[in-house]
Amino acid sequence: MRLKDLAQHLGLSQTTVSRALNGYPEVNEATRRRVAETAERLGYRPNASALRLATGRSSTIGLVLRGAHELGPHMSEFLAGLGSKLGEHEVDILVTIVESYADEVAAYRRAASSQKVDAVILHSPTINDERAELLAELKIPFVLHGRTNINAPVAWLDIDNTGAMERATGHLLDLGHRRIALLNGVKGRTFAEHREIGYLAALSSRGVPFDPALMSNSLFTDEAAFRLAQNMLEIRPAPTAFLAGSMMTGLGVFRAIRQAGLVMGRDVSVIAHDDVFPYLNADNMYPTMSTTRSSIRQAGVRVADLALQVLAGKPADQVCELWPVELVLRESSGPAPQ
Amino acid sequence: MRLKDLAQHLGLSQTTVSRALNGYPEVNEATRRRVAETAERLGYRPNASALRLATGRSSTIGLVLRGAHELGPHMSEFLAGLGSKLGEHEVDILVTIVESYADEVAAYRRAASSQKVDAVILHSPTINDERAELLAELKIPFVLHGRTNINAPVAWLDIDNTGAMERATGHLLDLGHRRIALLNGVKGRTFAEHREIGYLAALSSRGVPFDPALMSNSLFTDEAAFRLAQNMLEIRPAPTAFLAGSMMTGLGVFRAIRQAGLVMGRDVSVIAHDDVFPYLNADNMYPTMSTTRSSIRQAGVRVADLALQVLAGKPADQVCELWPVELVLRESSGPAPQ
DNA sequence: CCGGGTATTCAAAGCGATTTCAAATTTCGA
DNA sequence: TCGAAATTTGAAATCGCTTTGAATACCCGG
Repeated sequence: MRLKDLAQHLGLSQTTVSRALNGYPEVNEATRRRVAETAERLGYRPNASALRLATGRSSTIGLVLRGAHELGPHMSEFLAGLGSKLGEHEVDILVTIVESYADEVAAYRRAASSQKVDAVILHSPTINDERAELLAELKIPFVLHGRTNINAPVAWLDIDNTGAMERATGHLLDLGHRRIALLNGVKGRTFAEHREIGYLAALSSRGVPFDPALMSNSLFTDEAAFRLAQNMLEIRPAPTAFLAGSMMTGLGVFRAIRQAGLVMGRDVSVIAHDDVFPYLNADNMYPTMSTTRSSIRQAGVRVADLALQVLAGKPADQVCELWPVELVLRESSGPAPQ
Repeated sequence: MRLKDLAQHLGLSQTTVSRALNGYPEVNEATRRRVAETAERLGYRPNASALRLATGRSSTIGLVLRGAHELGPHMSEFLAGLGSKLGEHEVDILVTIVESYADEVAAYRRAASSQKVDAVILHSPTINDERAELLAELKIPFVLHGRTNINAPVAWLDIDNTGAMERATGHLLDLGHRRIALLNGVKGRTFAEHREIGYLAALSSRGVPFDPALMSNSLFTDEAAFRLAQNMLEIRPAPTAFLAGSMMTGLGVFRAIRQAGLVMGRDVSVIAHDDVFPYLNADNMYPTMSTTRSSIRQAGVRVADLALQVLAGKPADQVCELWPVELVLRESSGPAPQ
């Protein structure tokens, strides 16, 4: 069913039918209703390619993922949020899976020249993200989930990682902990750097020395965290508290503590960052987990909003949001032992 | 940079340039080289919309996900596999996030009439999957990850859930276990039904009675599994073995067993199904986890292959694969106590 | 009953590629 | 050297939609 067929069926020209369906004012109200009703009844939908060619807009937003690392639970949740909002606005998500950084760059170049997407969502940025620079240079509109320091104006949404970590670390210090371990994300990522800054700021403001042995950088997996925590627990004097970068990391730390025959919340405190996974609830753990909390799915929803704003023509440098992070105390954190 | 510009630049007609780039035989080899070189140098890429309109093919495969449940770790892995293979062939993935079943059906209808995608990947099917029937009816080519019983011919790839569960259950029975709990997936899903069949078959072949209290259906989350296992461990006589539907489920069972003061592999055995998540390695658990194993990422890769075959015109009923599942024994399973 | 808006409708020209069909050029055997 | 076949190129139609610019129908005061 093409527009032509529909028009023929109605005894109208393509022009009128097109206008009627797209809400142009210069079409008779009665005609509009008749067209709408018939289109509905016949299940007419414009051919996406033709529409895109004619309008120059693809109503599609691109998302490039490095398959190996990035497609984990965090991205799933973010994607769920992103997609639900974009879906409401009939904007599609084009996902490209790449192996390497070089592939990722190539993917953006292709996207630019083939005009498949109107905009791109960028995520997990580094401090000086070259991808962001490339996108700016290619003039592909984009929204960054996170932050980066480049010259071009950037639309972004981030959470206050520094503030969150400073609060959490400060809280543990106030409880008397002096040996606090930080299981941070991989080096170079902005969020990890921000967290480190918050951690160090809290330590130094209380005059507590920083011990590099108590800080690590790794992927946020149960497994990596388990091993790192296990090693750290053997350091003397041992840490009495852990800051875990994610809920998976938190679970790994839990296991390591239990494995070491220690009791959580008493011998060792843990505060984990909670991105709010529907299947991993801090309240249902044993003990319940103290967390810094910020819904990554909500962030996805909002990033979609921002992307729509950017597409609507809002200047990138006027589109940015920094979200505060809650500190939710539960059983896994308590006063330092003795 | 349009084809027209490139042609002008070369002093050739669009026709010749188009042919040169698309490898048609009737173009002079020298001309072809010159065109290819210039196109490369100028970074020409055909406009995707125009190309799609002209050819009628979109080189895009659709994936509809219900945001709430389906977008978990399993889908991430599957998507990673799918995307890596499709990417090699320059086929895009169009992801649509929906809330409800009704939305999902609507999404397929839209896809059909707007011709955004050439084919669709269907997953998590039920025994008589209506979505598959709809797609067949709409004549949208599709590949099913899993199986279903509908009349139309269906291209599919599935793992041998029945065989895997029969083997695992049989193994535990051979070790003397008589009270074996099954933490299965949600009711109605084909894979869950298949696993139940395998479980029951193994029990009945050994003359061991089936106790409905030892079988549950739930999402594959750490949390749900923890609670279900905790409840089951209070039944008397208590189960001495658990079959966990996924690694997350396995972790939940681990926690419940430890919480009950029991020792894994001695008091209670566990065998979990391992979809091979890069961040959740059965060998790195305490104790190491016995598993039935099949890589869901590999399945994604292969499903992509099948989709390409279907698009190339291979009849759907000639495209199907059933993958065997390995049983890998580690420390979490052992002889029944006493 | 006529002229000048205003409301509606339509024919045709894009959008940027592919592809059909015809034309121009080259090749080659007699 | 000539003419037929093979090679190589190009003009124009096509895909299905939007949008411009022109045409027609309608309304109303004078």
